[in-house]
Amino acid sequence: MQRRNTYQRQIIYEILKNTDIHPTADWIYSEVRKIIPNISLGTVYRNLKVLKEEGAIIEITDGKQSRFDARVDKHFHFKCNNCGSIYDIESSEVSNLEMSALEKKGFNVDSMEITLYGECPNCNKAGDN
Amino acid sequence: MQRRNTYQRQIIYEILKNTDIHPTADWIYSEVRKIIPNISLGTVYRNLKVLKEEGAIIEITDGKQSRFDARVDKHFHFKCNNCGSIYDIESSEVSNLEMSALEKKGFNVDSMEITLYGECPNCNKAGDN
DNA sequence: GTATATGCAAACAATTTGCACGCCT
DNA sequence: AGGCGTGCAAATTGTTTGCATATAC
Repeated sequence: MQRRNTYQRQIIYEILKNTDIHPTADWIYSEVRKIIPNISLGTVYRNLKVLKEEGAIIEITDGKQSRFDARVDKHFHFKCNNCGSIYDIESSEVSNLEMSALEKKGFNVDSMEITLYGECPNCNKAGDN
Repeated sequence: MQRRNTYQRQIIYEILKNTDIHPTADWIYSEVRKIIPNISLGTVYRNLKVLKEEGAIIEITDGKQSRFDARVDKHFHFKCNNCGSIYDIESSEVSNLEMSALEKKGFNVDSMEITLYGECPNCNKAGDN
């Protein structure tokens, strides 16, 4: 399939590149509409899928919603159980997983998703619940 | 809220205890109907939520579907990109994450979800795609 | 007896898709 | 010109919920 470089896709990618909040499709939709008022939500979803297939973005699943991230290098996520924010966690902050045992058993690990749940520094400050 | 020990909940829990396929709510529903033919899907969902709140089961999110697991001890999951199967990975097979750096930064880790993606031993055997 | 749980069906929320038209290449 | 991409709206999928009745305690 020959792929075209459409304005819609460019803008969607730009928006995703310029945020670190790991937005939902809906958030992206409302941002894009500030630039392309008549874009449709279906187009947003279709382009997110294309960008993901191209490896330009990753999809992270948050409950029954998807979130998207233009950071595609290896890193982890931390989700605050309290406010729902998703933080990037540097790879170096978490020691590497030892995969050799798995590989010996025939599991071929292409990628992994690691999500930590808890309270983030901001919510910790409040100090209750 | 005072909780009752209903037959429906018992059966749902039994079924989940006796499988390791990490089933969806729908699969559980069809299994329970073999025993309680007129149970409703809503009841299955409601009881899965209750069991989760009690800590008797865990919920693992697989794309936009939830899967459930009566194994609540610390372990990881491996999902095969090819067949979609979810395998239990023993904690000992993966070296522990180093959390102290995160804790120092104020992140309070309650729990984490780790999902590895790739090809499972069965699908590896086929050797293509 | 009384409040929680159930069955049913309708409501919801997130995402996908069919179709006719539009616009990149 | 031709086909991929779009906008729109309807359809799908997974899950939740309102309500009247049933049941555990």
